[in-house]
Amino acid sequence: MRTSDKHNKIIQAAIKVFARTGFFNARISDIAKEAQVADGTIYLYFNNKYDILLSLFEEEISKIIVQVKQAIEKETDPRKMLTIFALHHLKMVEKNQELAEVLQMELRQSNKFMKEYRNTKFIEYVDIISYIIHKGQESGVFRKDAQPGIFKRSFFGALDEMSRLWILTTDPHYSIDETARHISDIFIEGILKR
Amino acid sequence: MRTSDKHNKIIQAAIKVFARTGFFNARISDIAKEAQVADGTIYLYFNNKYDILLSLFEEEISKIIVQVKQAIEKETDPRKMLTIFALHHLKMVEKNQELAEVLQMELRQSNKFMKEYRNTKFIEYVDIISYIIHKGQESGVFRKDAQPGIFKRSFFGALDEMSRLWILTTDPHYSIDETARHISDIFIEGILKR
Amino acid sequence: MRTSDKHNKIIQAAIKVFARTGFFNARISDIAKEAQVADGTIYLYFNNKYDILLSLFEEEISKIIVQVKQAIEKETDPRKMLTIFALHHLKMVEKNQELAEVLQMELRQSNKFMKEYRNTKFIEYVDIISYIIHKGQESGVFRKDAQPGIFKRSFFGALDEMSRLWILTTDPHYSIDETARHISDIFIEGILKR
Amino acid sequence: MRTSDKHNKIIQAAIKVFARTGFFNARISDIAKEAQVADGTIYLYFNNKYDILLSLFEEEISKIIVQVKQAIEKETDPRKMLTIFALHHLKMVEKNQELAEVLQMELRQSNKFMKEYRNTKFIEYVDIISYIIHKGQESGVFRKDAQPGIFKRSFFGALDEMSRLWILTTDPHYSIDETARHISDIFIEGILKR
DNA sequence: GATGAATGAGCTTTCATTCAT
DNA sequence: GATGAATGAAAGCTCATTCAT
Repeated sequence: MRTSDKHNKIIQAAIKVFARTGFFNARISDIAKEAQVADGTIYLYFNNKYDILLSLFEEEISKIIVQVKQAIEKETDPRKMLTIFALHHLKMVEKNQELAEVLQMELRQSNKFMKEYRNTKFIEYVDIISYIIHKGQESGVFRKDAQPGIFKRSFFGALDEMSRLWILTTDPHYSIDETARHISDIFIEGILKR
Repeated sequence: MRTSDKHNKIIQAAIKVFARTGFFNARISDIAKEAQVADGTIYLYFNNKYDILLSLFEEEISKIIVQVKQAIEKETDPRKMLTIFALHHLKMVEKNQELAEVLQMELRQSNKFMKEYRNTKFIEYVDIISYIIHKGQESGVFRKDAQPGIFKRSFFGALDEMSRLWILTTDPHYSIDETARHISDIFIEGILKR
Repeated sequence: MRTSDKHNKIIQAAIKVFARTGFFNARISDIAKEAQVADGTIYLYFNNKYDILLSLFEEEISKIIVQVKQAIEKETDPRKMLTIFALHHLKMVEKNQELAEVLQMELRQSNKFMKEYRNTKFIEYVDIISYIIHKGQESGVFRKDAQPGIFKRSFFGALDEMSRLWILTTDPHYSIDETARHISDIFIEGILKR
Repeated sequence: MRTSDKHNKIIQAAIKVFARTGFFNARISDIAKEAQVADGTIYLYFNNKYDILLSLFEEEISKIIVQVKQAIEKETDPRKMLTIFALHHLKMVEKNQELAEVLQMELRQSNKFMKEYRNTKFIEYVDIISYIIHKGQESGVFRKDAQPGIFKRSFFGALDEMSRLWILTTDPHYSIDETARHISDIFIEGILKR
C-alpha cells in the first residue's frame, strides 16, 4: 500500500524525529507519536527502524532529483547550470531544513555501516554535476583536463559543507543567493577554459 | 594524568572500534577488550562513552593542526600553501584511515546532537584555510572580493567529500597527489586575481 | 452455528498450525491464512486463541470416542477389547498425525495451566479402558485385585509414550500392529487371573 | 563459571517459575525476582530463556540418573530392579514436584519444537529400563520375545502418566508405594517367563 | 589504581484482539 | 456475517555504568 496516506505520514514524522535526535537516539514510539499512529502501525508499513531511514532516503532524494533536473533543463549554458544547481541545492536545504539535516547526518553513516546498501539515488544526484561538466567540456567552455569525477565531488562537498553552517547555526551570515553564486563562481572560474 | 599510558591506549582502541562499528554501535566492552583493560578502567579515565569521543576529537585534531601548520610555515606562496594543505589532508586520511573514518562519521553528529559541545579544535583546523586566503589577499595574489568564510568551508568540504571516496571504496581511482593537486588547482584558479 | 462450515475450517486449520509450531508459537493470522478466512472472522466463531484449542479438544476427542466405542462393542472378550483399543489408538495416531501431535503436546499443558478447565472428554476416553477392566473382572478373566484406576492410566500412558515415538521420529521401528499387540499382551498377561 | 552459586540459584528459580506458569508464560523478570538477581544477570549465565530450560533438563536429569543407578545397583533380581525403578521414579516426582512438573510439561515440547536439540539425558534415563529387561532376559527370568524397546517406553509411559495424577490433582488416591508396586507388578507379570 | 560481575533502565518488535467499513 | 488495518500492551534482551573487592 505504497500510496497510502500512512506510509507518507510516517516518513514525514521520521524526518522530524531523526532531525531532532538523530537516527540512533530516535525511538519508534517518538515517530509513532509524531505520525499520530500506534507503534505497531509502523511495522505494517516498514520492516524495521532502519527500513524507515532507507525508504526516506530513496523517496525524498528522488523528489529532489526530479526538481533539479527540471530546473537545469531550462538552461543551455553549463556555467549557469552549475549556478542553478548550487542555488537549488541550498534553497532545498533551507526549505526542507529537517530533511536536509537527516540527509547530512545519516546518509553517510548508512553508506558506511550498512554494507549491503548502495545509495544509488544519492549517486544519481551527484552525477548531475558531472553531467554538466561533460556538457561544458563538449561545448568547449570548460577545460578538457578537468576530471568530472573529482569535480562533482568537490562541488557537492563544498555545497554540503556550507549547508552544515545553516543547519548547525541558526543565523546565516551569508544569503543563500550570495553563497550559491560565490561557490559556483569559484568553481566556474576554476575550470574555465582560457 | 593526561599523558598516562592507559589514557592513550583507550583512545587508540576507541578509534579502531568506532571506525569499525560507529559510535552508537560500539560497546564499551569492545573498546576495553581492544585496549586490553577492564571495562571499569575506562571510567577511571573518561566520564562516559561520549567523553571518549570528544577527547579523541580534541587530541587527535590537535596533533593534525600542529603538523599542518608546520608544513605550511615553510611556504610563502599562498597558492602553494593551499596545495600543501590539500596534500597534507588527504595524506593524513590515507595514513590514519581509522581516525579519518571516525572524524568523518562522528564529528558531524556530535556537533549537532551534543549541543553543549563547541568543536573549537575543528574550527581551528578549518581556519588555517581562511588564514591562507587572507595572506593571499594581502599579498595581492587572490581576489579581494573572495569571501574567506565561504572559501574555507568550500575547500574543506571538497577535500572532505573526496576523502569519503577513499574511506568507502577501497580502490582509489585517482592518486592522492593527483587529487590534491587537481582540487587545489580548481580553487586556486577560482580565486586568482586576474 | 456450531456446525458451520467456517467453524470446522478454522478447527482443521488450527490443528495443522498447532501441530507445526505449537500452541504458543502459533499466530492467529497463521490459522486464518490456513483456513482462508480473515483474522477477524476467527473471533466470530471463537472467543480467543485458547478457545480454539479447547474446542478442538472437545470436538476431536468426541469423534474418537464414538469410533473406539463402536469398535469395542463388537467384542465380548475383554482381552480382545484391550487389544482393539490399543490398535485403534495407534492407528488413529498414524492417520491423524497432526491431531495426535496437538493432543500429545498441548492437552497436558492446558490441563495444568488452565485451572478452570476440566478435560471431561479426555477422562471419558481413558475411562473406556477402566470399563473394559471392570468387564473382565466381572467375567472372571482379570484379577479382582487389579486397580482399574491405576491400570487405565498405565495402559494409556504406555500407548501415549509409544505414540510419541511415531510423532518425533519419522521412521517407526515397529509396525503399528506389532506394537499394539505387544503392549496389550504385556498388560493382558499382567492382569490375567491364574 | 559453571560452579557459581548464581548459576544454580537461577536454575532453581526457573524450576519454580516454569512449574508455576509454564515455559512460555514465564517471564525472565519473574525468574530474576525469584532468584533474587537482576534481569541482566541471567544473561551472564545463560544465552537466552530457552537455554535456561535446556540447562535445567541436562543438569537435573543427570542428578536423577545417578541416583536411580545407585539404587538399582544394589539389586540383582531384575524383577526387584523394576519395582525399585518405579518406586524411585514416583518418589522423585513427589519430592521434587516442581521439577517433575517442568520435566512433564516442557521436556516433550522442546523435543518437538527445538529440532536441533537431542535430549540425550532423557534417553539415557529411559534406557535404564531396557537395561534391566536385557538383564532379566539373559538370566532367564523374562521372556525372550519381549521387546525391550517397546517395554521401556511402555513402562516409562505408565509411570509418567501416573505422575500426572499427582501433579494435577493434589490428593493422591493411591500411595506411592502401592502405585509403584501395582504398576511394576503388572509389567513384571506381563513379561515373566512361564 | 584496576577489575569485571552485577545492575536495571530502556527500546524494538510481536501479535492477540478490536472495530469501522 | 466478513474483513483486515490498526491498536498498544507486553517482554526478551542489551549494554553503559557502578562498586565491592
